[in-house]
Amino acid sequence: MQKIHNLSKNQKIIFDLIDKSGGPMKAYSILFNVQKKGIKAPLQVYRALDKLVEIGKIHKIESRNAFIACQNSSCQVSKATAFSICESCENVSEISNSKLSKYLSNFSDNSGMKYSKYNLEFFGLCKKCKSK
Amino acid sequence: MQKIHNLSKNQKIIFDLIDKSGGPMKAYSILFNVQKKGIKAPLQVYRALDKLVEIGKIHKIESRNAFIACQNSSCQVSKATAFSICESCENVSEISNSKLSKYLSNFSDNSGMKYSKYNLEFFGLCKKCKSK
DNA sequence: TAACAGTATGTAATAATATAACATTTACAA
DNA sequence: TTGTAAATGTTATATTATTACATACTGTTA
Repeated sequence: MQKIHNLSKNQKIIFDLIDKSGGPMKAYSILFNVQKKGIKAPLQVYRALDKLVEIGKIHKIESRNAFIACQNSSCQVSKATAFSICESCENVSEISNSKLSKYLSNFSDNSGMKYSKYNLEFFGLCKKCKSK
Repeated sequence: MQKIHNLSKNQKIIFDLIDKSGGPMKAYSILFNVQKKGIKAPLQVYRALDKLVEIGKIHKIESRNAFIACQNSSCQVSKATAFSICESCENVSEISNSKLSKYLSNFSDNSGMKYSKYNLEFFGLCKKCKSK
């Protein structure tokens, strides 16, 4: 059961922008794009991003300092995320592979640590860039 | 066969500092610590860090913007890295688990992408913090 | 409806992280 | 000894993110 979050005005503006872009967006590029809608300051963007990440509507691509809309309704509130990143064209997509997510969610070792969350980033060349 | 890299003066100073610290260090904290050794500017630090990452002597913890000495001679030149991060005390350690690394190195899906590299970060509470 | 609590917003300033551009020097193989 | 790649030094600046403080909105409950 996915909890329904009613997005606030700024959250909605920013989520819609990222979602429509279809790819990762950086915070200051988001800021630039929403200035015409009245969002003027970095903090307004970061606050909305924080909330959207918290509720799982977007994810942060840590190695790129960028944010992408969640494409996978089953990755509940961003506790288990995996991405593939093309090092040539910087295309990013979310991997939804149930074997992989099961394997990682159940992973444990002898460190005594209880893992509650993970983020995985794969790098390589996408189909297009490979054939160039 | 591990290639031997002779570290330059700055690279050695910075690697030794990170290695001795035993944990992740941030770039500007490194800078502060090596100023007495004549390294005065951020760029000198970042250049050494870039090189050390490239040759696999250190890894970047992406979610923390921090750098840690490689504790695992088998993770050749940082192509396959996994870390566990305590969200309470921020302790970080490198996971060396051959099953995990085999599983991830061999991972492929139907995206047509060839993965040549990955970075995985697990989050949770370490033994100490769990028992508080 | 009034009072309250929690969430969201607005604004300015600043902190923290990282790179560009350019000049010079060192290491070392041809 | 000369050519070349790597490393260094320095200044300035770009990029990413947070602190601090004031105000407003939303929904609950007394």
